[in-house]
Amino acid sequence: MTIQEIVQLSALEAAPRLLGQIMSRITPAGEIRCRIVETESYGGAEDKGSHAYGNRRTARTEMMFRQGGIAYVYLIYGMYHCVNVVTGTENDPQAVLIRAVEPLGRVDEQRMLALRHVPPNRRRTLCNGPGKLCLALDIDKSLNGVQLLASGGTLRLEEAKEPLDFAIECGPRINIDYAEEYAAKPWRFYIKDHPYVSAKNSSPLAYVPPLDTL
DNA sequence: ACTGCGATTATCT
DNA sequence: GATAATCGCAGTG
Repeated sequence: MTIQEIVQLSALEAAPRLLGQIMSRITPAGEIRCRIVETESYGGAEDKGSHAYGNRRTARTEMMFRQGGIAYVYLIYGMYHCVNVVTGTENDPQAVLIRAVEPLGRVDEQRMLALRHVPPNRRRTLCNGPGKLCLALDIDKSLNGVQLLASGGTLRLEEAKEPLDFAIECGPRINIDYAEEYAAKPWRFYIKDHPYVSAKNSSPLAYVPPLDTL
């Protein structure tokens, strides 16, 4: 399945399929490429965990209602940014939060360490969380709404070249206790045993892909 | 205009 | 496990 096809899916279908795909960010220091290793789905007007719950369409949530393929970037706790991949069709709020990435190579990692002012001996904390990866990739609200699939952009999604060979686990999303019955939905996806995943799961479920994707 | 709080993180005990 | 940092957003009036 191509990236172009993935971003037209619902957030719940797209979230596991974005694992292993590549984010590219052009900075003044050069290009940084990394692999997506953890995601969360925030999809539809019914999801009480979503900013767009009840079709709440405001200046902040506007990007979630657009057609898939753009970024939704917001400020959280007054000091960190989070980046989402908007998916699905226009007027249906669907977004996949990128919760953790892994630098693809040495140079990528060096540039990320510099942006986040993290010494190499703490590299495991470089980008294992949604706020941390935005710092490491210099992502802020100036990138809200940018096209992720267009050539020439400074923030892009690229299809993984190598085959995706890993197991996927899922579990409840992080820090959405306010979401009532939606807080327990297993809509967080991550590469099993990956060192850059942001949090352990007490009782992870194996993610079984739908038959029509096999 | 005013208020409460968050899709987080680092640092402390 | 607990807490501070820090501010835009969404709801209320």
